[in-house]
Amino acid sequence: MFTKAPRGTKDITPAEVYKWHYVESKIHQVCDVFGYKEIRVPVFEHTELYERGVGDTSDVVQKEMYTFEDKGGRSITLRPEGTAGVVRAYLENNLYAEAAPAKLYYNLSCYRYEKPQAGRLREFHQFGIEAFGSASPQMDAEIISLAKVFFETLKFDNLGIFINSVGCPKCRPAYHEKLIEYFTDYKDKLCSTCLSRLDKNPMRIIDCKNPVCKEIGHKAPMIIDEQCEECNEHFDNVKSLMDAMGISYGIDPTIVRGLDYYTTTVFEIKSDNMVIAGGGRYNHLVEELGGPSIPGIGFGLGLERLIMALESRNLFPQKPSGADLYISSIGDNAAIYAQKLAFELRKEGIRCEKDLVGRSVKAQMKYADKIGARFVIVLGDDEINSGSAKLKNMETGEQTDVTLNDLSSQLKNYL
RNA sequence: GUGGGUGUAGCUCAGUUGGUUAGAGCGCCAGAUUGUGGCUCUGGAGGCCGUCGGUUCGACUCCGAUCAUCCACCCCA
Repeated sequence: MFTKAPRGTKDITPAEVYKWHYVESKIHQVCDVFGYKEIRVPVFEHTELYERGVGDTSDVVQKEMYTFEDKGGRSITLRPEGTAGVVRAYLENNLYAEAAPAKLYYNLSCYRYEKPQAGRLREFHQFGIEAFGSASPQMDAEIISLAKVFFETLKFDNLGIFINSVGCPKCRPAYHEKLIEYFTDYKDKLCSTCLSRLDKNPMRIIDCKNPVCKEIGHKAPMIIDEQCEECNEHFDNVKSLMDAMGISYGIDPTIVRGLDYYTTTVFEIKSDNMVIAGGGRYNHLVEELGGPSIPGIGFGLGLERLIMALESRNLFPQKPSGADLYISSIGDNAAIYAQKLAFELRKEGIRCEKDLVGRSVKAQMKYADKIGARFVIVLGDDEINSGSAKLKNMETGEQTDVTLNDLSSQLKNYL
């Protein structure tokens, strides 16, 4: 019971944490280059924030949230995604009063009560960026270009960028009616879930994986053909900016994102048919959450899925060495000397290890090999008395003489 | 939420039609002439065979339940 992590959670062990460090370092690096600043927000928020922000018709809100009442009687929810909390923080800290647009990014854990499977956990980690205060298509293009650079930095290739437009509150109602009209003719052929979507959210039918629905949806009127002039122009501008940057992309009219707040531009990035990043513009979310009328756009991606994709493509760099130097010692005197030497070297910034359990030299060598130490030095009474020892390169096996009193400076020549 | 697979040593898995002290490989620890890893050889530790209940003279092996885990669908990251 106590030795088992709750369902859908996963420990990140020391053996694999370097992968996370690697990805996180690229996140910070790319965001910094693009001028995005990190924001950190609470793990839990008032439940109403997500009900209003994510949309109370979405599956996420309807059945996947970790909601509970705290001791003060407040309804609290563990964040199921990042955007809503970031919008709240943006408003609460009056960030709209600072230089606009506000360009933010975050890397945080999210919680959804779902049945776990490959790449889907109850606690997962999401990297996302949000930009508030610009309705310009240039903002859209910048966000997508950041995503592209991020994946390129991780050495991804064969990546597909797909964009679509889902219209705005001005043109979507008319489109919805048209869709309902179209799909009603096929009422007896649609799957049951699509049937229930028909009135509330007909756009989702286009997204259905059921082959029959897919076939029908394929010929349905598409929003990019039906949206208003303003939306059309915005979409065209995004496309030409993408062209100007030389970023190739596909237009996928079936992209309909699952969260309710999107308007105009939406996009997904796929790798091997798996969506690994997705996002879009949300011009009314800030206002919806009680703020001024400020447009926003962003995207998010799941770190677990990203790491899975990197693993399957063998894109992680070599695991870093466990230590620069292992100090092997023989006998009590040498052990004391080794303790002192390790302390001195560590103060110099040299990553060194020594025996901590009183093992034989042979066992110490094995240990040094196992942790991936690059060099080993063996200290016995002879070495301590003479003040010199042999430095062994664990990769080549060759040994060179070194003096002990200025070991750190000699070592730095080899590292 | 729906459907399917799997649960035996730290890991990956064997385990014959139910029959006495449950196996392998890898890993781990220790040796192979005294102070040197990776290769080889030898030895050793380590499993209430997921849990509970049932059938049986007897169950790792059959049945049921439960939990966990994996996969697909749904949904999404």
